[in-house]
Amino acid sequence: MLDPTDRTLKFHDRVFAVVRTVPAGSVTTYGDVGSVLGSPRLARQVGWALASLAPDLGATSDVPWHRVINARGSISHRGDIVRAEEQRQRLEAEGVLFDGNGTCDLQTHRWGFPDYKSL
DNA sequence: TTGTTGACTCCCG
DNA sequence: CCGGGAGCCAACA
Repeated sequence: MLDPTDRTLKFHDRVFAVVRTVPAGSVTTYGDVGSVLGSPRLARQVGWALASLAPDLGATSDVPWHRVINARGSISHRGDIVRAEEQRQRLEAEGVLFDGNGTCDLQTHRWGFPDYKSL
């Protein structure tokens, strides 16, 4: 598997490597992924990396892009409501519950990246 | 090299 | 809770 600390890799490859470690039933935030990669300020770049994956919708990769949500516990859809619906559907199928406002309980489902806690 | 962009986040009303 | 503004930084034209 890819090493997210390998700076020779393209940024989005490192993002994917980290996201792949999130198990079903758990979620993570853009800021958390950025933190693992070096800085919580990389949140926007994490979003950019996932946007480049969107056209495939995971068809050609095993990246669980739907498990990445924003720091408020809600889904970012960049104007594409259809994709947001699919994301929520996938998460609920894995056991991640959303309230009526479209937000999930980060306290319960947020992934702590135990594999990279030393970073 | 410079300027723009944006699946973000934090802070203030 | 909702909206606006500032800061952030890799990719791209």
